[in-house]
Amino acid sequence: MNRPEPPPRVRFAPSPTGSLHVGGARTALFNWLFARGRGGAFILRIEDTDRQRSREDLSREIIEELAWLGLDWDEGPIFQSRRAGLYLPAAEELLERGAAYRSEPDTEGKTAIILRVPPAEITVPDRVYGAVTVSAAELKDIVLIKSDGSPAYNFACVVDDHDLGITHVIRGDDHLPNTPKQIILYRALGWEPPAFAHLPLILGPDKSPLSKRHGATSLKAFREAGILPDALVNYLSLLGWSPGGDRELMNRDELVREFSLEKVSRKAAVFDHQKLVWMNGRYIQEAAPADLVRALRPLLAGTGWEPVPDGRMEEAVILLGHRLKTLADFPDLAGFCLQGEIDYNPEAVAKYWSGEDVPEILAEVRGTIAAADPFAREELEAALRGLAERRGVKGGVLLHPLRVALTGRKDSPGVFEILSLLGRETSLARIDRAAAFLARRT
RNA sequence: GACCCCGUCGUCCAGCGGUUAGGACACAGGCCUUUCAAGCCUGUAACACGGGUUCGAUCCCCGUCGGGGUCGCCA
Repeated sequence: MNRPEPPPRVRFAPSPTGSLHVGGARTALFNWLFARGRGGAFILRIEDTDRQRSREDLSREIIEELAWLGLDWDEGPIFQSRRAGLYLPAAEELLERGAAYRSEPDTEGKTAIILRVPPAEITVPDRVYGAVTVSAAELKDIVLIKSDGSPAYNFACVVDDHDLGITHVIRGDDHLPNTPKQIILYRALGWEPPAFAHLPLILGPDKSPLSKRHGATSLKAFREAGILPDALVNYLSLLGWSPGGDRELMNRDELVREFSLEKVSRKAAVFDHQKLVWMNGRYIQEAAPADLVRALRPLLAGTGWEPVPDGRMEEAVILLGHRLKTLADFPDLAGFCLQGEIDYNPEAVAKYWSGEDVPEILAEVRGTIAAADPFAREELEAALRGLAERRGVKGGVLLHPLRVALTGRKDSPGVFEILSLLGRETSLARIDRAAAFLARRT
């Protein structure tokens, strides 16, 4: 006999005084998952009542990064600064009723409106922490309207949440001590408080709260480092939550289906960048090459590369896809097959080009490659292995020097794949260049 | 300091009175192999401590210790 709950209405309410960081993103994500899993509404509200510290460019950035993460909202963005008319009447009503009073005028003669808080004991029913009781002897009177006329945080928050019909307030742990005050506010106003759920904090490796000194923690930084939004969503979902059991790799649909507040942890979690990067690699492996090419484009802007057509990029992505942990690895790994000039890595030269017979080997390899017909992976492998056999050596003796000639590096995908990607002309040109390099050396 | 929260491998999670305490990242070794990755296999590694309750505690209760949060006319 479970009566259907009305669809929930939740909100994410960042203040534009800093970039959106992983902690905020995780809060947004949990709200989003909760709403999407229950046919509810996810509302974006920008808390910009602090006129000094709020910045419009940061509002824009937060909105953009949320969109990048794929957390779409149903209402908003709603800016608190544009709904000033809402707060004052509510405060004045409390004033008239004698529940609130005006502060002593400051030096400029302005006054604040403050709620009188009688000593009481407040119990916060929390969906994550259970019942948290605060002996409210220490609760002080609560500022409603600051003397500059703008609403104070707790008041604005309550008025807005009520006005928007918010049913579940899901937010960071650091707000837990605020909650008794907000419940007092709801009661004073004669409103029914929403359900509350507080999320544990995200810490840095030294167990202190995650901050700038732990490196890049803004979403913008993750995007620029080549982290895929799907990977970040999956990783973040597992910080302070799990579906139970051993499942880790889950797409959005699965997360939406599985998420519940009951399984949210009460323990702060350390952000593990390495695991994020690992997970990102898994998502890159499974991504469609065309999608990766699209995601790669903005990252190539800063490399000074010659333009590369999509088709060519896609071939490179297919060749290298399994080796990428982040998109940012791509320029270094793919340069040899997408750009004209290659540099010879000194270690590669020392390791694979030091032998006396390398020029001769390359010459023979060149001949074999020149004669390959058709110029395709299978035929090239057969021909080069045949050459090794005739010379009585293992394949590597030929392949290593050739790899350096083709890529300039000591590590790369398979040589035969590279040959067929580069084509006969480029392959031969690179071998010739290597021969010239070696001739000059002696 | 006061109030509140938390405490399982280095890290993220599983466990919800009886388990050889499980998975993942990282780390180590192996397989594969033309290199490096990837992939596959194996291994190292944890219930903070002390009291209870119980036939039996990682799990329930109390304390200690440790970590964190909040104490603004910031949000």
